[in-house]
Amino acid sequence: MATPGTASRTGAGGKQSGAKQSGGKRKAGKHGAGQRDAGTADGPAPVPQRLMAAATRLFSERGYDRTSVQEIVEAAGVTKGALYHYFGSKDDLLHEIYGRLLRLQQDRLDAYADEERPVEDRLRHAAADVVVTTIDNLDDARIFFRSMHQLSPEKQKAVRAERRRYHERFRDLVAEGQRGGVFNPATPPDLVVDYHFGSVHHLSTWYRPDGKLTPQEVADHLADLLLRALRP
Amino acid sequence: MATPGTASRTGAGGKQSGAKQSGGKRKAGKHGAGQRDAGTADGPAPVPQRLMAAATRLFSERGYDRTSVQEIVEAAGVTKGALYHYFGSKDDLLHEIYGRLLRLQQDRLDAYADEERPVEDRLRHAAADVVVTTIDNLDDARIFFRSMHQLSPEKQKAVRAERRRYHERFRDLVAEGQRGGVFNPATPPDLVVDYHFGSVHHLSTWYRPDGKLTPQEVADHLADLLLRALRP
Amino acid sequence: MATPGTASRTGAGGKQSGAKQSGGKRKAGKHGAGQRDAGTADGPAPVPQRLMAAATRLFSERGYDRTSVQEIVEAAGVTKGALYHYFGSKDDLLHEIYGRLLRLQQDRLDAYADEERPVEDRLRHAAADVVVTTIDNLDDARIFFRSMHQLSPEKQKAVRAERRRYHERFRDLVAEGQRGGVFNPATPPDLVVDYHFGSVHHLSTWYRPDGKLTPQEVADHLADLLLRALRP
Amino acid sequence: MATPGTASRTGAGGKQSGAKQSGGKRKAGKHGAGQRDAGTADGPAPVPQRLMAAATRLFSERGYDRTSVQEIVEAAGVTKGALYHYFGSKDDLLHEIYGRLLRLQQDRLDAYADEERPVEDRLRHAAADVVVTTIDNLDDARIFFRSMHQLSPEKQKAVRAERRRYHERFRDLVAEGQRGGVFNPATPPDLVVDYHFGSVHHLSTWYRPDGKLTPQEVADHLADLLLRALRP
DNA sequence: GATGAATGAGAATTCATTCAT
DNA sequence: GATGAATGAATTCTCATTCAT
Repeated sequence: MATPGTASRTGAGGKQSGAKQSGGKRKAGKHGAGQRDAGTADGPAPVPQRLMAAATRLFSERGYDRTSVQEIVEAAGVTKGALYHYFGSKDDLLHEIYGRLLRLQQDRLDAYADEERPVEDRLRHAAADVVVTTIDNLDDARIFFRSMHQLSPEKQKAVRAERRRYHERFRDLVAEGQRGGVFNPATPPDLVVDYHFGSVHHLSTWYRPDGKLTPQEVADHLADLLLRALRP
Repeated sequence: MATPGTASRTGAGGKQSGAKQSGGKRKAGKHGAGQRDAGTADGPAPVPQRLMAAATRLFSERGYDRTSVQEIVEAAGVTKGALYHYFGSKDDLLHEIYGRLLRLQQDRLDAYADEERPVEDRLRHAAADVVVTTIDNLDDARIFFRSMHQLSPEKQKAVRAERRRYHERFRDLVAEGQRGGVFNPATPPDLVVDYHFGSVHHLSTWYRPDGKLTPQEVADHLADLLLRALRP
Repeated sequence: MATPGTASRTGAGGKQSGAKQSGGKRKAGKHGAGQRDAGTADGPAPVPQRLMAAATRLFSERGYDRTSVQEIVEAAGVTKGALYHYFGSKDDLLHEIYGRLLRLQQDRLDAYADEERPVEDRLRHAAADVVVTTIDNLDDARIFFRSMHQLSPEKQKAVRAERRRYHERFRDLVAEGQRGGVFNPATPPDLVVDYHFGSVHHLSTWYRPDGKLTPQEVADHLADLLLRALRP
Repeated sequence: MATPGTASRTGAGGKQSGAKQSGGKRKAGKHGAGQRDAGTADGPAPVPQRLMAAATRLFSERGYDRTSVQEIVEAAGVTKGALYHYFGSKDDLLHEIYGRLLRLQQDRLDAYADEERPVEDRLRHAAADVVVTTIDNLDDARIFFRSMHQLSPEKQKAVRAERRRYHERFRDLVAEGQRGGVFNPATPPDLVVDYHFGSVHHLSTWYRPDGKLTPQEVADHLADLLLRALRP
C-alpha cells in the first residue's frame, strides 16, 4: 500500500548492481514516487513499478527463493527481457524493496526525532509510527526480516549499514531520556531498541488486517508498553 | 514393513511425510535432546543425529532453500540414500528442527507455569528462561523465524498449532496477573505475548555470543522490561 | 508472456501441462505432419520437431520409462533447457505422439466414412487404410498401445476420449452395414471394432518392414478377413 | 484369478536367473500350483505366492517400471530381504508372470489341438478358450503385451521362443484346415493367427468384468468372427 | 531364513541469465 | 526498448540391490 506523505525516493527501479549497462544509472524517482501498483486511472503503471509490485507480493507470499523470475514477469504482465532491462538481477528487486522500506522509515524517524518536544513524546510517536508504517507495508516488512540472507553479501552490508543508522538514531532517543532522568537507566539503550524492533518485525507474523485492532491501536499499545517499560 | 509397537527405536528421523511408505516408522519428537552433534566418546553419532546437526548448522548459515541436500549429506558424512532412508524429504529435517525447539520450550514453560509461586515470579522466570534457551539454541531460533514458509502447508499447520499452545499458556500467565491486579490491564494479553516474543525471535538477528552481555544478562534485562511494562 | 491470438506459430511443442506458465503457448496438435525428422534441405529442422523425432524413436525402442530426458536431448542435439522450453514435461512429448497419430487416423477415417459409396466399400477401405498408416507409423503405434498408462491421468482421459470418437465412427460403419443387411448382425458392432483394432495394434509386435508382405498386402489381407467375418 | 483345471506348473517363484545362489533351483511347483493370492483358510499364503500376487496386481495397475520393489514387498506384507531370498531380481518376478501365462495357454492349446475332432471344431474351441483364459488372467495379459521390452534380453528371447511355439501350433490348425479345404486359403495362416491374437491381447485394453458380456460370450463372438473369416 | 540400513548412480525438472533479433 | 529461445548447472528425490547381523 502506498504510504502518503513520503517526500523523496531515490530510484525505485533502475539498475543498481550495474551488471552490464553502459548508459549509467537511471535518475532517482524516475518512475514516480508512491506508485506502487498497476495504475488504474491513467492507463497501466510503468513497467518498473509493475515489476516491483509483483515482486513484493510474490516474495512476501512464497519467499524470495521460491519465486521465479518467470512468475514475477507473468504477474507484472511483462517479459523477462523487460525485467532485465530495468533491473540487473533478481536480487536487485529484493534490494530495492529493502531500500524502499528503509528510506521510508528513516525519513519518518528523522522527522519525529527532530521535533521540538519532550523526548518521551518524540520516542512514543516514533515508536508508534514505525508500527503503523510497518503494518501499512506488511509485505515489505515480511520480506525484510525473512530474506536478508538472500541478498548478495555486498547488498547485505549496505542494508545493514542503513539499518544501523536507523537503530542508532532510535537508540539516541532512549539514551537522551535516560540521561535526562525521564527513562529508567537500568537497561542498555541498544537492548531497548532491539526489544522494541523485535516486536515490530514480529508484526508481519501475527498481524491480520481483519483482526480486532486497527494499526493505530496496535501502535498505541506497543508504544505504551515501551514507554511503561522505560518508566523510571 | 514397519513393525508398529516395537519398543526401542534408535533412529530419530524416519519417514514422516514419506509418499509411499505407509507404515510410518516413527513417533514424533525423537532425536533426544543432548545427542545433537557427531559423538566423540562412543564413536560417531548415529546417522540421523549427524544429519540433524549438519542441517541445523547449514539452514541457519545459508537458509533452507540455499542449502542443498548434497551439502547436508556431505557435512554429515553420509550418502543421500541414507538421508532419505531416515527422512522422507528435506522438509522433514526442517520440521524436525521446529519440533525439537517447540518441545523444549513448551516443556520448560509448562514447568515454570505450574510452580506454586506468585504469578509475577512465574512470568518473570518463564520470560527470562525462554531467552536463555533461545540463545542456547540460536541456530534453531534463526531457522524458526525465517523458514516457516518453507515448510509444507500441513507441517506449517502443525507447527502453528503447537506454537499457539505455547502462546496461550504464556498469555494465560499475563491474564492471570491482570485479573489479580498485579499487572496493568491496559494491554490485551495476546499483544503482550507478541511483544515479548517478537524480541525473543529477534535475538537471532542481533545476539552475538562474543558480545558484552551473557545470555543470562540479556534474559534478565528483557524480563525486566516486560515486567516493568506490565506494572500497574 | 504468451501472446494469445498470435497468428503464426513455428513451434510445435509449447508448454501444455506446464506448472507455472499460465499463458499456455500452444494450440493442440501442431508439429505439422510431414516435418517429422531433422531436416536435410533447408538446414536443421526446428528444435521441437527434432525432439519429437528423437523421442518417438527412443520411446519405441526402449519404452517410455526407460528413455531418459537426457537421451532424448542428446539424440536431438539440444539441451535439456531447450526441451523444457517447448514441452512442459517428458509426458508432454508422449502426449504429443498420441495426438499426432490420433489426428492422422481420425482425419483419414472421416474422409473414408464420408464418401458416397456402399458401406462395405467404405468399411473395407477404412479398415485397410488404418493398417497402412499404422505400418507407416509403426513407432507411434508401438508407443501407442504400450504406453497409455504412462501418460498422466488427465492426458489419458483426453486420449481415451479421442480414441472413443474414432472407435464410434468406425463402429457406426459396421452398424450401418448390419442394419442394411449387408453385414452379419450376429456380433455386436463394438466387438467387431475391437476385433479389428486389436489386430491393428498388434501389427507393431510382429510386422517387419523386411518381411514377405508389403504394407498394402497386409492391409488387404486384414480387410478381407474383416469383411469375410462380416458376410451375412 | 486361479484357473481351475490347470494340470502342472513348473516353479512359480524360485530363482530362475540364478544370480548368486549356490543352493540350486527351487523345485517346480514348490509353492503350490494354483495358489495365487494370500490364502485365507489355512493361514497366510506362502511368501513367494504373496509376492507374485502383489507383483501381478501392481505391474498391471501401474506398469513394471513404475512399481518399486518396496511397493511390492509392502503389498505382500514381507520385507525386501525376503523378496531377494526367493527371487533373484525384480525382473525375475516379471519373467515368472510371463512363464505362468505361457505355460497355462500352451497346455490348454495342446490339449485342444490333440483332440480327435474336425479341425474347425478344434480351432473354434482353442480360439474361444484362449479368450476365456485371457480374461480370467487379465492382469497377466495386460502385463504380457505391455512389458516385454522390460525383460532382460535373454529372458525376452526365452519368452519369444515359447510364444513362437504357441503361435506355430495354432497356425498349424489353420493350415490344416486350409489344406483340407474347410478354411479359405486366401490368407497366409501366420497372418490369421496374428489377426486373432491381436484381438486377444487387446482384451486387456477394453474388457471390463462388469460389462455386458460374460467372458464366454466374448469368447464365442470372437471365435465366430474368426471362423466366419475363414469360411471358404 | 529373514532383516533393514546403506549405497550410488541416475531420474526429471527448475531457473537465472544471456543474446541475436 | 523489448523479445523469447536457449543455456547449463544445480536441485530434490528414487530405486534396485547388497550385506552384516
